[in-house]
Amino acid sequence: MAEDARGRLIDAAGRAFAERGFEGASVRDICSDAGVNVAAINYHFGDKQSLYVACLEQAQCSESQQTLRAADPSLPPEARLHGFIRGMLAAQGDPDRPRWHNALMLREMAHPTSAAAEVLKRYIRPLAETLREILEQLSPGVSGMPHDGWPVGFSVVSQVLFYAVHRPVARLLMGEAEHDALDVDFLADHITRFSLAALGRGPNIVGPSAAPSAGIRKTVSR
Amino acid sequence: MAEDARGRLIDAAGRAFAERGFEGASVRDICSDAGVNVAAINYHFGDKQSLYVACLEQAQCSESQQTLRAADPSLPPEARLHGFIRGMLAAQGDPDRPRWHNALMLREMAHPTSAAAEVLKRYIRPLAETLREILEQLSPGVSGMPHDGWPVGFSVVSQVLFYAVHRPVARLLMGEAEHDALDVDFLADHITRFSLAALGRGPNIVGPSAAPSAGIRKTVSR
DNA sequence: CGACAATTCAAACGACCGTTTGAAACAATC
DNA sequence: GATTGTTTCAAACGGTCGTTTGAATTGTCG
Repeated sequence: MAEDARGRLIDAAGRAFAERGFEGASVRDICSDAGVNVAAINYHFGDKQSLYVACLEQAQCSESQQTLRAADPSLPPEARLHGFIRGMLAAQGDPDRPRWHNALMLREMAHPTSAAAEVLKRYIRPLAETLREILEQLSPGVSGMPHDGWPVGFSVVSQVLFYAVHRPVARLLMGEAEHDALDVDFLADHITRFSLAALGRGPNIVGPSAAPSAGIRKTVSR
Repeated sequence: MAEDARGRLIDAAGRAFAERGFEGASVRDICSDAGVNVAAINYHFGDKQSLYVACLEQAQCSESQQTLRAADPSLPPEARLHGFIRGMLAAQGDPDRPRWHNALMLREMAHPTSAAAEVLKRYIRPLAETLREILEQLSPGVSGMPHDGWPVGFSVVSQVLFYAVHRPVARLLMGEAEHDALDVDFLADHITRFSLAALGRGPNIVGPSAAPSAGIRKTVSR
């Protein structure tokens, strides 16, 4: 029963921190949610801050299969990009992975605490390097563009991050029903095609074919 | 001296709310910052929550000239898009407009409170409609795409929002010096060209010419 | 069973929270 | 100068915060 209380605390705290922020989540609510005494935080972690760090560490450990697949340099770059994008999108709604993992990381990145540097080094930086490698493979010379090509990479990931950070806005703008009809596959296809077209590596977005290009579908999806 | 205390309170509170969030900002800190007594919040606004709403209303009132310019349907759509993007970017660093205005809105949109619906209706919705109109003018038929073309609009604005929401990450990834070298004009040009290329209305990003197309520059910039 | 460590518990700690009070200070009008 | 309404102030309110305490409980092993 020892590790159990610790684990339940991290899970309850992670959900609370992700939803209401560090200041907004009270230790009493967290402990009540986890079904443990308030003193358990002090016993297992020391204090609230250390519990928060433990949540971040837990959130860092899980990584999507799809994102890993994208790292395989033997695949065609279009498929790698699609896998990368789909992987990031899927991580948001992965039922095997607690929802709060992504939300907590996003909070930490938007309003960094002292723990942000570690998260960036271990979690964000590898993702960024993978994407840069894919983009360079896709369009040689992109790394040599102004500001080392970072803005191109940002233009790609920003489209993915939008649906994680600004989901409430998108929901209200589109209408709930229409928004809930968006699924991971559709968004991954859209963002991939938008980005490929911008890089001159695919047909533009408003073409006659609304279906994703066959080359992408056959190598990555399902 | 009456309206002065009220105004100083809104300014101090806006900065505090934007930086540390509603829960993280204490009324004592805010009042100390504004140079007023703690009871002033109750006297001028009623309570902390109403002060927060007052800050949001203040933040809504200011709008960038550039964004307005983009609403002019007589301009060529490429120039309107560039104006729209540059306007949103410029609002982030506008010295005439307190920095907290944008930050507070972004917080409200990422983690909506009960006041979010009003903000969306009065501030976000008009922006979204303007963009949709520009995109439809740019690429007729985009509104008829799946999900009413919303994903296309999201792909454009997300690139702008990235630099507002994830600035700390971008800073750490690129390195401080390189990041601070990014200016509004460069980013506006980059995002516009990326989006136009995706829509098939311009050369792709990694072309021989790193300079923005003349048609955009001459109508909008400076 | 008895000894010992690991874990949980109810209760309380001081500090800070948002809010309120009633009097003092100020401004404007007669 | 007296009157009236507006604004500021120091002080305190009850409540919740994160944290601590020391005893009670549980689990482990000789």
